[in-house]
Amino acid sequence: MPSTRVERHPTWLVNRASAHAQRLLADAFAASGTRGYHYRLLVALDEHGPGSQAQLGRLTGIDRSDVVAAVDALVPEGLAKREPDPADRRRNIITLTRPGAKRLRVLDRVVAGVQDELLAPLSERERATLVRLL
Amino acid sequence: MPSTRVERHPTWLVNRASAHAQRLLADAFAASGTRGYHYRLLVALDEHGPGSQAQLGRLTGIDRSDVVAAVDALVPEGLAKREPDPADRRRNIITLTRPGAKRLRVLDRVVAGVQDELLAPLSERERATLVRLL
DNA sequence: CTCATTTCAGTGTTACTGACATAC
DNA sequence: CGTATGTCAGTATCACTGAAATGA
Repeated sequence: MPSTRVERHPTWLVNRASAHAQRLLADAFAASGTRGYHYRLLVALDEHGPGSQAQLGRLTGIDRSDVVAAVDALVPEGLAKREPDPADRRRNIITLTRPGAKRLRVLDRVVAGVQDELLAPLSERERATLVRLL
Repeated sequence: MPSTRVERHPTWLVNRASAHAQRLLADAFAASGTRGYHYRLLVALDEHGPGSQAQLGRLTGIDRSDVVAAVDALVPEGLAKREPDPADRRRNIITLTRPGAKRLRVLDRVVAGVQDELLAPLSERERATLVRLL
């Protein structure tokens, strides 16, 4: 039974849980120099296929201007390709490369590990309930 | 039923919920120029009484260096007092003022409003379950 | 002309790090 | 001496804003 005002607020609890998760993830990603934006973009590319930067932004909820910087980081690493769209010369088509897909699989395992660590105190049923409520 | 990999992750869901809550709170606080750190410090002062900045930092989870800046903001507004501790000249004793307590009550109502807005889709029982799981 | 896209530059909050001087 | 405190300066991520240039 949390006694203080703050500790009773779901908002507070959600924030602390999120901060905890963020910290675990950031630490896990730090080893490979990956940031959250990179992972989210790789996932979007893997699941929705190549697309323009604006499309990626809409899919991931990342602002267009931040997509630019994230793609700027992924391309030199060879994890994604940036090519002009011949059909619409405003657009760049971003494509997941083979090394990018490979890196994504590694990161997926990292995320799964953090997931398990985070949810360790919860049973299967409780996890399902949590997901449903959120 | 979320179909994509990311949307199934509790970590992701918690983050989105947290971001949503943060945004609502920041917007609600913005009108009075309050930030999250300010609210947390006021709550700590109200519930634990006066204390040194280092103690406040430990109570709230805010870094010492960030406590400095937050107190720097609260004092000129008259919401808190900063006085040297005669018993330990390294320390400043931070005290909640009457206007500070009053402001805190206003902010509490703001937080409660955000709380309700955030949890509107959940029943009483579901809210309790969520709090318990977190 | 209007709208979409990419890009750059900048802001703000939260969180953390390192260093320093002071005092216990 | 080591440790605690307050302070300052700086970094990082995520998120957002505004503006400019280009092209549909």
